[in-house]
Amino acid sequence: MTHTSLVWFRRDLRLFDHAALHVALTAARSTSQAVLCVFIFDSTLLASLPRVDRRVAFIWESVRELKQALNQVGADLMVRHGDPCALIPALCDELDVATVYANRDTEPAAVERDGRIARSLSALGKDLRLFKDQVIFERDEILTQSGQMYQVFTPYRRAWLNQVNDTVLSSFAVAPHLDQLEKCAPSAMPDLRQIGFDPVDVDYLKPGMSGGETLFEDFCERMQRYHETRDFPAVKGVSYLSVHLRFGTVSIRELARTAIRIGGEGAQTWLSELIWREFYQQLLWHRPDLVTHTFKEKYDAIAFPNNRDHFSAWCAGQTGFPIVDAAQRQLNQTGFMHNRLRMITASFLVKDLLIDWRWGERYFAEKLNDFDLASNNGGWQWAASTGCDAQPYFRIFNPTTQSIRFDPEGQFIRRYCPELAHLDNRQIHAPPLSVENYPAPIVDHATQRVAALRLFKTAE
DNA sequence: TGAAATGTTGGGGCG
DNA sequence: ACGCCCCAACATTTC
Repeated sequence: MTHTSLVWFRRDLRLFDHAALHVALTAARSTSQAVLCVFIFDSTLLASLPRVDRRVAFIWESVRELKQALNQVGADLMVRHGDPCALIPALCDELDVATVYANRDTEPAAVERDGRIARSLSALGKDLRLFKDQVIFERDEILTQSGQMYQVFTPYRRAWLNQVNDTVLSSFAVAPHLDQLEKCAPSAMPDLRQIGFDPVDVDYLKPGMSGGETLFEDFCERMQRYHETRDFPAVKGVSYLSVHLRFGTVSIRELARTAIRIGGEGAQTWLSELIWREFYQQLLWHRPDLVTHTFKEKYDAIAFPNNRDHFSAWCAGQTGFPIVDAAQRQLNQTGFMHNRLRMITASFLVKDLLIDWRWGERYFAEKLNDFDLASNNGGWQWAASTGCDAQPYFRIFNPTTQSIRFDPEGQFIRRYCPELAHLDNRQIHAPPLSVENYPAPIVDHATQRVAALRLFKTAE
């Protein structure tokens, strides 16, 4: 009797350069097995989400495209809704699957889940095999000379660049082996309502591997200018690929290869951002406690005042600081926020409103299309000065200065704060108090800055 | 991947 | 001509 193998798609929703799929297909060729594919909408994760969720819609569209692509080669993607800890072992039992292939997810909860499933499968005499796919280097592949985790980004980056080579950048070929997929008629796929969600427009995010390809092609033409355009939210300077990296509708190897091939200051700066992503992923793998604790333990003791009214105003984009409000409103309306604005609003929440960075982290986790635990936690701890290689606590952004510097014409502010649109370029960054329908600043920056310095000093 | 406070310098007004 | 002050511009220090 020939056992089947199963490829479990998770955050790798593409049919090219796919580590687990490549290994499963090539292994199947030498043993003349058939390969099945499955995606599971994890009910344990989806249960806590609101009925309207752009990320679920993005995933749904991407899964649909993946399924169609498999259908086109005579195969299929089984799409289920439930708890993978129960479903995967049950599927393997039912379909006589001997080996499950999946790509590794190093988030603490995913590590725990995969460990449970591996044990369940093992008890049935079956295997779960995990492969590195979503990063170039993971876990402890980049360490200092003394075998320690890097504590500073710059030397980590240097080591990463020293270690990168054609082998780790090469694609996992899928297309030549597709005939190993089990031939089967297309099955039904649950629609969004059946898994508990209302439809929402995500076309503007260009979901799926086709969308990822479109966005990447567009960015390739702008990559050389990335270093001088990336900090201006009103300018189309960044790649907009983060959501695609999150769900694996693009290949990190292809992205890194292209950046290295193109070269120059723009491509190098962008590559550094990809390396930041890996820095934070390996950091969280080494330190899963960062989900709830500060990297610099002394700052866990800070007693933030946590004014709830100020937090609500920050969430809603009603702080009276135009650049902060425009950024928060963009997040609420689209699920996207420019990286420069993430730094500004994060600094404002922590250092001006004196609110625990975890509150902001949680809000971003709910709202960001590209939410990734490692990057979000790393970014917040960086801005809050509590993190690994974080900015020092006394480096406090002046929201008005940042606004003048990075949105000089007020274009971005005008787009999301229409009640300020009539103000001139000088007034728009700090409006007069008389503007209709726009709140007065809820705090005084100079005062709060001093208070933040005092608060952090208590923990020194 | 800051900003504010403080220190220094040098040009110009003015007695 | 000279000293003095003001203060902008720039540099350094501090948080």
